[in-house]
Amino acid sequence: MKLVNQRSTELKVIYGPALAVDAVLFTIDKDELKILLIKINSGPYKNKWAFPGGLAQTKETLDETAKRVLFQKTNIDNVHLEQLYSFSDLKRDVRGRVVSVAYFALVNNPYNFKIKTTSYYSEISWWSVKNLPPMAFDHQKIVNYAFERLKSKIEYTNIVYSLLPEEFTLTELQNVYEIILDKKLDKRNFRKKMTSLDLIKKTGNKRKGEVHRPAELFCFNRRKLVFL
Amino acid sequence: MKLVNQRSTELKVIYGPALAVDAVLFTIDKDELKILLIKINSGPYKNKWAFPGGLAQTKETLDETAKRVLFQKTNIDNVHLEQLYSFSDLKRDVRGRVVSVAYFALVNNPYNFKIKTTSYYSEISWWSVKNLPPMAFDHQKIVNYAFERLKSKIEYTNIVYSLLPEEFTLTELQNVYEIILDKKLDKRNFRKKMTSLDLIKKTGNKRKGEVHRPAELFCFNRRKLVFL
DNA sequence: CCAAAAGTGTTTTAAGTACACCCATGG
DNA sequence: CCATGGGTGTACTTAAAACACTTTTGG
Repeated sequence: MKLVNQRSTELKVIYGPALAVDAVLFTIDKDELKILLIKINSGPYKNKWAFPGGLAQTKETLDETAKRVLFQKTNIDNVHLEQLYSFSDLKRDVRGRVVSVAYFALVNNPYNFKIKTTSYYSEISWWSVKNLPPMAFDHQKIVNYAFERLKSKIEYTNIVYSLLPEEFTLTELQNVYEIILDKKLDKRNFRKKMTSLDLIKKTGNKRKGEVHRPAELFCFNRRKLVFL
Repeated sequence: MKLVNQRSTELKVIYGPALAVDAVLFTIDKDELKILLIKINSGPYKNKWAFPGGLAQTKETLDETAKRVLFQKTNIDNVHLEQLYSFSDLKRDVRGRVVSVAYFALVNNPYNFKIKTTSYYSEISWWSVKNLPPMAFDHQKIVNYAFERLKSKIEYTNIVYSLLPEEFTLTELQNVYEIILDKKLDKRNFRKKMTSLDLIKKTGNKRKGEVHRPAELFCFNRRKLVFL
């Protein structure tokens, strides 16, 4: 492809990096924060794990690229995807010069995805962020960045809605916060805060059938990103 | 240039967007927050104004690209440059498909830059963010984003150090905050807060020669980014 | 002695933290 | 009736906000 020097009127042929998107997909499963990784089974990154990703195409925005690669590789659709940062270390991909725009997304577990296997990708699985396998490219760096963003973002937005089902108990909500922040929170203070913010409301239903007092069920007022 | 499908071992020739960097440079001048713009004098964006920017080269990181294009276009060097966001609207540059990674930077005014004029760029000047000229590309969108980032970042970091000389009075520091936030701050509360944070210290010198009580001069403990 | 900006403390309000017991259910 | 997690309120601490007068200098 000829890249044109777009910033002048003379068309000079120049060379530039390729542009890719990687999607860091988080979920909570069995009281652990996990990310979705795909195992690479050939080439220089053989037996290393990577995020679902792919090259940006000309006729799509990066948001669309992120959505597309996630869907193509995992069948996952309709999730909140958010741009994180662009990574451009010279050696991040030893096979060639690729700049990657990282995105992150959150899904409610268990998510019914199907891996589309190829000769290049075979295995796909969720990994606890506390116990990650050997990562391809600079993906360890990207996951660290994504994890920090997630931790700070749950403090001033409602994004955890994506990690929860439609209805949930306050204890379940608190668990999500505790798992992400990796620390215990005070039950009374947590409930006071959550009910004072205008993010959730009672559905009137209760979680019954367990060997203790039934819990009130709540839902988010809006299932889209809200800042406090 | 042939772009290779970097995410597989088979080398497929694909086409992707070109990658550029744009730098939003802020300063404070005459009690106004200003940004540096260059006037385009030919092509579809003739008579519109744009940030210093340029295409990313293969053998440099985006941070290096940002530093380079800023230096090449303005001779400005050694400023704090920080990645903002990647902009990828399909129609952001009508001449072709270019994704731009925006950076922002802050300089202490007056900065002694020299524009390097070409047939494409001629005029360069500072514009108040409250009164911007017609902007090229999607640069109006980028400046809005950068401005929001700046406003929030001065609340939890020391970045304003780049907008101030080595030594400054607390009133001068407060002015910087008031101009960026576009609101008056309480003098006593501001000073209490600033002196309680461990960001600045007295130099022992005073600003003399003015028709009022001389002001204590302060400097930042560290002239690099610190989070609170 | 006047004008101009520098400098300085206290009170009030809001938000966050710490902390312990009773409740409703299923088995 | 017992084990289990659900649900609740008050006191303390810390940070932010409101607010007005005295000081030092040059002219």
